[in-house]
Amino acid sequence: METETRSKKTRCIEDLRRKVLTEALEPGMYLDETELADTYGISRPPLREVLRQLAGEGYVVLHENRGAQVAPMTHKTLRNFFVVAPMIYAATTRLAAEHATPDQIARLKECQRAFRQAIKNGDAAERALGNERFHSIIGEMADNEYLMPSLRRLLIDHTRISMTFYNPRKPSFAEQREIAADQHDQFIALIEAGEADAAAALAVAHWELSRAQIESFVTPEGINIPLGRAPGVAGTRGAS
Amino acid sequence: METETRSKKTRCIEDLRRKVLTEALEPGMYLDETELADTYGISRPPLREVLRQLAGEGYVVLHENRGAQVAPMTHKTLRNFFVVAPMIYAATTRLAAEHATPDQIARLKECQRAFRQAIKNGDAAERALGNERFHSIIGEMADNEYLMPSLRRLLIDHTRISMTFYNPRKPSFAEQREIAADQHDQFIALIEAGEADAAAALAVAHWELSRAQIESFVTPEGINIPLGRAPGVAGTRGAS
DNA sequence: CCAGCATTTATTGTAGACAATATGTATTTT
DNA sequence: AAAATACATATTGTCTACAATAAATGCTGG
Repeated sequence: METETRSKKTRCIEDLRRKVLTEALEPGMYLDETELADTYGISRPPLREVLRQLAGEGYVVLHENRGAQVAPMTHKTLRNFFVVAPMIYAATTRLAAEHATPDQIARLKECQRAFRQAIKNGDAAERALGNERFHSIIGEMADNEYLMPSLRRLLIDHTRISMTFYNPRKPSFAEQREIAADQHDQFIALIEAGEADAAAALAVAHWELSRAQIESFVTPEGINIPLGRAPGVAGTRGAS
Repeated sequence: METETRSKKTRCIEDLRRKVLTEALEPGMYLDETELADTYGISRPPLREVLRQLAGEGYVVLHENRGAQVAPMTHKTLRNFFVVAPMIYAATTRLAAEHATPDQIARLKECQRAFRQAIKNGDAAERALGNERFHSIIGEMADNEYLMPSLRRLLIDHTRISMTFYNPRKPSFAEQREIAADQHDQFIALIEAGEADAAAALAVAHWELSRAQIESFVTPEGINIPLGRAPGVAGTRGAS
């Protein structure tokens, strides 16, 4: 009989995190305690502990007497995200370049290998999770308990936004994914070299790439159809 | 019989938060589930939920099969705190000036009244909690779910550090407390006027004041006693 | 007398049953 | 017919009792 190192409860936490990040559990969705407890083979009290913990981490929101909800994405989400992300990412990466240990760098390299593999396989969820893990490790390198909470929160929604706006049919994306993967290699090089300034600048550039990708969905190009009709008629729908 | 609006569990959470912030529960101290459950008149399962939540908020740390520990302060704590605090405080205050609602401003003013009262009363714990609450409200004004987690974490330790290094016998402190209270009034004025740049600058200045106070303990002035004896003799004990 | 191991004790982790609250529906009244 | 209220149902919240794990103590052997 194979001894399972992780407990059922730990597996439950990790699986729920994964499902939220990949939007297998959609933002705003309500969760049924009994159903989840049955799914993971534990009873409701420990499951409720799990939900409280996930609430603390920002994966879910708890409503008194009304259960747990997957953290919703509101109309303010993207705006708030854009305001804070570059600051936190830059600060984290700078500190990572200053404090990273050899062991952490090895783990980052291994993570990058898996990330490139996921890109090659065309697995959107694995790619998103790999990216999340990559930046999580950089967060650990920064080794600052005051920065980590906001970074974690940002990474949750960054991952979910990526999943939401993912579109495999748009060809320019394959190209952008390559750029992103190359930037990850640069992260590793700069962190290993301890070049804090350059690492922070790269973090901003990496962020800008991601932001451009997101914005191309939020404010898409107008449909390029010449106006051939009288005004006041339908068919003039531009970018919203 | 007076109807209590808050549940026992909510009171438990709020009281534990308060005790951690005021160091009535000392950093690193281990907590006994049974004892706490008895104290607050609830059973262990809901208490364990409370501890998980407090762990998510950064008040305590959970160790598997070994219980909950009040979040410890290590040798890295102060350094990490100094690195991140000005950035987060400035960003939060800037956003608060941009987004504060009239209702929030009213609450901030009320909080400031209580804060000044606590100073007048010479109640160190109430003053520290009042200060925490003041900056919490500014955090709410910023209305950014990605910034709040780090702000909360910072405020916990900022409050605890203030309590640790508080010394009522040093007269220059009364003066510094007055300056801090005056700065709070300026926060209110600038936020109400929507002056984001000035508010952010004030946040940095407010932080510098606090930092100077903390540093005067960490690296105290040497005791100014002329050397009048031969070396190697007792009586040369410096500041510890 | 010290070291290692077994046993005991205290504390954490979990389960199942019960209580309380909220929602949805049906009925009744205006 | 519409609205409000009362009831039924489903879901959350809690408690007591039990199981499992880790620390502490005492015992035995070297």
